[in-house]
Amino acid sequence: MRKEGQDRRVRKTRKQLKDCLIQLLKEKKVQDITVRELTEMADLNRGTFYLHYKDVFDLLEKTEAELFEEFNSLVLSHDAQDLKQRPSLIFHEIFSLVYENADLVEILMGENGDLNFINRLKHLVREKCLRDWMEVFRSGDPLVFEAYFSFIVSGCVGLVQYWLQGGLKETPEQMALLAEQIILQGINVLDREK
Amino acid sequence: MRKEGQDRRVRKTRKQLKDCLIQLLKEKKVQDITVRELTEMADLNRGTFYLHYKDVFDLLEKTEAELFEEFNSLVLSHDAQDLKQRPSLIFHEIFSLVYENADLVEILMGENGDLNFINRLKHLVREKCLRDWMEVFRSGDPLVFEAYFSFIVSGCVGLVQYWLQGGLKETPEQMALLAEQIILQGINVLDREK
DNA sequence: ATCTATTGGTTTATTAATCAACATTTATTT
DNA sequence: AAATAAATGTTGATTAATAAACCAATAGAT
Repeated sequence: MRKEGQDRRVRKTRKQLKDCLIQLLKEKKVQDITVRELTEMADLNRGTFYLHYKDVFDLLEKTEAELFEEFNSLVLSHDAQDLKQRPSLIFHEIFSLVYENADLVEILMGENGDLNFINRLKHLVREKCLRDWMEVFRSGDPLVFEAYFSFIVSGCVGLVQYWLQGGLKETPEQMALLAEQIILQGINVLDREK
Repeated sequence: MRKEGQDRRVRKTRKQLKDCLIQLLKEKKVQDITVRELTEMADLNRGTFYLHYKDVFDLLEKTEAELFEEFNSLVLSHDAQDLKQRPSLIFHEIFSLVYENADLVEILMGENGDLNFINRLKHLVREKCLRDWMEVFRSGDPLVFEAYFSFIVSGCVGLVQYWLQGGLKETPEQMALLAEQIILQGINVLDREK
């Protein structure tokens, strides 16, 4: 019987199309990308594209979904206990995932990025990654806490954008430490004010 | 009817195998490379290899032949007239070709390189590239001239080896100028001594 | 010396990708 | 407005690459 995974050819074709889409998205908007130029760049027959995707939007959608799923399964691979005890670990992993997919993340979080993607990612990080850990520090007005919480999450996105714009000079580890530091310092400020 | 050129799949498969062979040759000798590791690295089914090549040696042989053919057709694209009038041009093109195939050239001219390849290349450069140009400067004892000629050709190979070992710091253009300079200075020395 | 694992070749049915046609639709130019 | 060009989907026949078997020949380890 066949292996459960995809056929090599399918895997390669899709990766090729995905990579070239990202390349093209650096230069122009999705709506300006033709299937022809995409397949020419990918060195694939144009017909092959339609064996996998409806159109360029469909390809982008699936590319995003794939990346999101990576973030999702990464976060879900740690339980609440894990998060509370070793917050730096998951931070490191998340920044590493950003680093590995810098091209795509830069597009999705850049100028003409996809706010929907950013929001989904923020929600994921907020609920499945930060919340359990932050509960440890919860104190004072719950509403203030939630607001600060929102601040933190968006702040992390901003941090990633800064990182990408700066050309990824820092390592994922450095970024993880930086994020943690900023968050914890913020909590200290909150604590002092209460 | 089909296009005259190769099928895309064929082209890609062969390129993939060729590229991976070069990668592996950086680490180990040909005889230590298995078809299995090659195809695993190339992400191709092992059986696919045998659709194109007899064994790893065969692949290397054809890879060399392909590169040599590139040098050959490059040199042959210029006629004697051309060479005499614009020697710097062909030099530039040759060094550019080395630059583009630095990985492979480094293997063929490196530690456990292929002397046969080097000799064929030397013969090509000597007869089809340098001779016509050098005839302009011919003078004195013909035997001395031929000896110096041999010296020049080997010197060029040495120059390429130096370039590769140094990590290709110089541009092909700089190398072309350098080679030309060395050769012409050498001729001046020869002239002075006659 | 025997067992175990690795590599080498080869084979078969299966299928993904290819090419080159289509007919349409959508832009762009005249 | 008409003509020209470019991009879109779709189709069908062809074939290269695939997976997963083989079995033989060699190592390497026990």
